Amino acid sequence: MPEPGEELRKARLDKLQRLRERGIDPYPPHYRRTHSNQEAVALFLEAEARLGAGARSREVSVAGRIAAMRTMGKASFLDLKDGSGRLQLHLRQDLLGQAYALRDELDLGDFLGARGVLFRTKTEEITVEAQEITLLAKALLPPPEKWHGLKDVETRYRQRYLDLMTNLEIRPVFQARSRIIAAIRRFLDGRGFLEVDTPVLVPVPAGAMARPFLTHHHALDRALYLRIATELYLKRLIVGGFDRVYEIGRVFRNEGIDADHNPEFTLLESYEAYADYQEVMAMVEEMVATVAREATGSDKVNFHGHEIDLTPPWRRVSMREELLGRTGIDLEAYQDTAALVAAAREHGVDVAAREARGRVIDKLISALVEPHLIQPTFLVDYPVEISPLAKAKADDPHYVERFEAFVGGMEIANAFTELNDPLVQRQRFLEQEALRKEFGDEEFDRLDEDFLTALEYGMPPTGGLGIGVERLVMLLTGQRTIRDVVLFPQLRSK
RNA sequence: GGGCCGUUAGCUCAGUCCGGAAGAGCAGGGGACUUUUAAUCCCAAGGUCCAGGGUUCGAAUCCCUGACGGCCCA
Repeated sequence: MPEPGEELRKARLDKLQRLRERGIDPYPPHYRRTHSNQEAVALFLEAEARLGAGARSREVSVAGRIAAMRTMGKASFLDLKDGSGRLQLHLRQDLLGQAYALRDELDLGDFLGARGVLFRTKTEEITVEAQEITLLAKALLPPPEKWHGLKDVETRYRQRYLDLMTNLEIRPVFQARSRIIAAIRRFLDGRGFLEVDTPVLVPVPAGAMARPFLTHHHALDRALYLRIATELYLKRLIVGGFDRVYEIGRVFRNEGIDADHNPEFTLLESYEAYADYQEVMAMVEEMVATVAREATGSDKVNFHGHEIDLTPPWRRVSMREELLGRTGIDLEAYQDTAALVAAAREHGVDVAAREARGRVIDKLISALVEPHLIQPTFLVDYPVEISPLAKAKADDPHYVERFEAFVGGMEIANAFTELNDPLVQRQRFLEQEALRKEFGDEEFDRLDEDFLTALEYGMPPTGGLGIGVERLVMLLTGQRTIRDVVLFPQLRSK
């Protein structure tokens, strides 16, 4: 008894065998193609413009995957897809002779090369009249259905190559992702920032509020973590005298998986000596608008029915004021955590009875404010409890010089004037460690002794920034979930 | 974490409400066909109905548990 579906593979294996018996290599090492499908079409249009109706181009060699076959006995039409697009081939027995028999051993999904001249069929389709065809790679498994494509979302993510070969409309999203990252690099490079790489495997997973992944180094016989941020290493470089640095790197956070969260994601962080958060704010709005223009051609984007204008300047409002305006909750009136928890629950925000004040504020913003911030908005000046690495405001030590940027109801940037007082920084870390123990919440930040040592050597006033690259890509490509901007999103293993 | 929905042929989906011989299209196999466009026509084949348990004379269908996925809530 064959496995279900095995007979489909068996039929292709039989063809493979027959090809080999005829002396045909089903996986030749090379094929010299002269034109992509798109280039071939352009070549024909040029010839047609010159010669008029009934024109034929000069000979080309094209190659691609067989996407469709329409056979009528002694002649066949094949659709050949390459990275540039689709092109029709016409195979005729009287032109190909013995070679026409190769068609019987071809399947959808095989790669094929063809040499011939281009013409226009009576149904107006630009087509290669094949003089010679060459099998380039035999496929043993059938591609997804040609008309409906691959719909099953689970298979689309687990076997992204099937999604990409079938659902051509997703390709522009990933191409845009690449352009967006390239545009970020150009923008920062143009401003004198140095791109650097800092460790992924770290002894202390500090620099953000997140639970880390733990691993083990055998030769050293010690625990190492995957980084949750690049922040503390980049600031060491500021200490070292690189005044403008950035990193676009993967960070890892051991949390749930949903439409907005993948356990590994790409984070841009930049640090600029002698800048403060106001200057960083100006850079963020400039950068996002520039990147949008370069990657999509416009600094206006349509995001799920909202026309969003990214042109600077963006609205600036204090976090306290915006929360008050949206909910009537004035943080100043709720110094007592229990009272704030009660107020949050009245607004339908689910918070544990025993929860740190800063976490409650965080949840209030996420639940009640963030979804409404569609047009670009900077929320400015955050409570110190949830900002252990940011410098306090000179006139009010309960708040720090920090902002987050929101667009399309998503947080896309987080930035602050960096705390560079080593003694205060140690105090903040200790508070975080205490909160982690008190609330048993693994997401509080960790004390990094080596980083404190670096600060003691002196760090200049510095403005720092973090941008979630996937969020930005979602915004600029109109995708609803992070899974649609990450090629291989994390899923449970089956 | 909670609620709801889904999982049937390689792919896209019916069938489930109301239990009674597992279906269609595409793909694949055989045949016809030298300008097709989801080509067309004829023939034959293809199933762990997600997994396990239960109810029943009888379960894809009803009940329970679990896996995976999606959406919503938190």
